[in-house]
Formats: sequence, C-alpha cells, structure tokens
Amino acid sequence: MESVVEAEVLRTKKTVALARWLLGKHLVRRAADGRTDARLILETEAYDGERDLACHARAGRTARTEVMYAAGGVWYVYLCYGIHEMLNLVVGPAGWPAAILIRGVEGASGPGRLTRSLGIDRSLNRAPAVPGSGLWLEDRGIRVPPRAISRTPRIGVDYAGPVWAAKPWRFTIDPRALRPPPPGPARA
DNA sequence: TACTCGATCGGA
DNA sequence: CCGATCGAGTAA
Repeated sequence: MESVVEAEVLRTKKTVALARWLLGKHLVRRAADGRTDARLILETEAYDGERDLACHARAGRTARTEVMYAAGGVWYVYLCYGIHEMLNLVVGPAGWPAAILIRGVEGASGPGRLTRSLGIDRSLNRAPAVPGSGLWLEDRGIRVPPRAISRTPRIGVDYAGPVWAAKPWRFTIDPRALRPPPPGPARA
C-alpha cells in the first residue's frame, strides 16, 4: 500500500534524520499529460540552518532563501551553474531554514540529471509537496535495511570550510545491499 | 552597476 | 581538466 507523505512528518523530524528517512520513499511526478512517474529516492543531502555554512540560508533571509524558512512540505527549486535545476524539499518548523537536496533517484543519478529526467524546474519553487502540485512523496512500504545506507560528506561544498564541509550529511542507498544477493549454491 | 562564484555535467 | 551559462549575493 502507498501513502502520501504528510507534511507533519516533514515539519517535526530533525533535518538530518529526515534526509536519511527519505531514502526508500518515492518521488512522484505527474506531468501535464497526466502520466505519473514514481522513482525510488536513492541519494539525499541535508542543509540545516543559518549556522550551516554550506546552506544557502547562511546569509539569512533573501529573496531566494525565503522559501527555506517556510514550514516543511514545500519544494525549493533553484538554478545552479546557470544550467541545472536543483530540487530540494523544505523541512522543519516555520522560521528554521532547512532543506534536503534530492540528489538521486532510481534511473537518474545526480541532482541536475534527475530534474531534467522528471521535467522539474523553478516553476515548482514554493509549490507544496502534494499530488495537486504535480510533485509529491509517497511511502510505498519499502523497507531499507540500515546496512544498505551509507553516510558521507556532502558534495561540492568545500567553500563551507573544513568543519561544515565535513559533516556527514549525505545519505545513499547501496543498490546491492537493497536487493540481497541470491542464495549461493544449494547445500548438499 | 560591476564583479564573482556556484549544493553540476559532459566532453577533451 | 575545462568550459557552459546565468542569477543571486556582495560591494561600490
């Protein structure tokens, strides 16, 4: 069975825990033609608060970062390097700027590639993560064993300085660990 | 208004 | 390793 992820969860859990929790959930896109595309989330990164020098909110409230201060459950989509649309989920209570970058899903590895693959751009910035917006999250009951999850530092944030760049706030699913290998040769 | 630099990617 | 490509943020 599947259930749409409720905003309540996104507002109450801690940012880093949510980045991990999102692994194994489905990112679901409904295109203009009505077709839906559900992809298992395989890679995420947490960005948490003005103190986090890798987070866009490090400079406080600006026109771009305002959406990060909203209560969890809306999308933050911005343009990076003039080319790539980056998809983030705003999380946490209103007033606390935090977001989770969706870096990889089934069939699309890399934040720029996944938005291109799913037809996601800045027109979804500030949109709520509910079916009516065309982009939402579902829990389809996939259980991700802890051994399938890896933690590493975030990608491309050296500018944040050694302390914040080193935070192990990137989470990935090792696909091999998700699908256990077939049993070996039958025992005699 | 000028200038810098990206939460990337694909091609030498 | 390098260039693409453009808007946000900063300084002036």
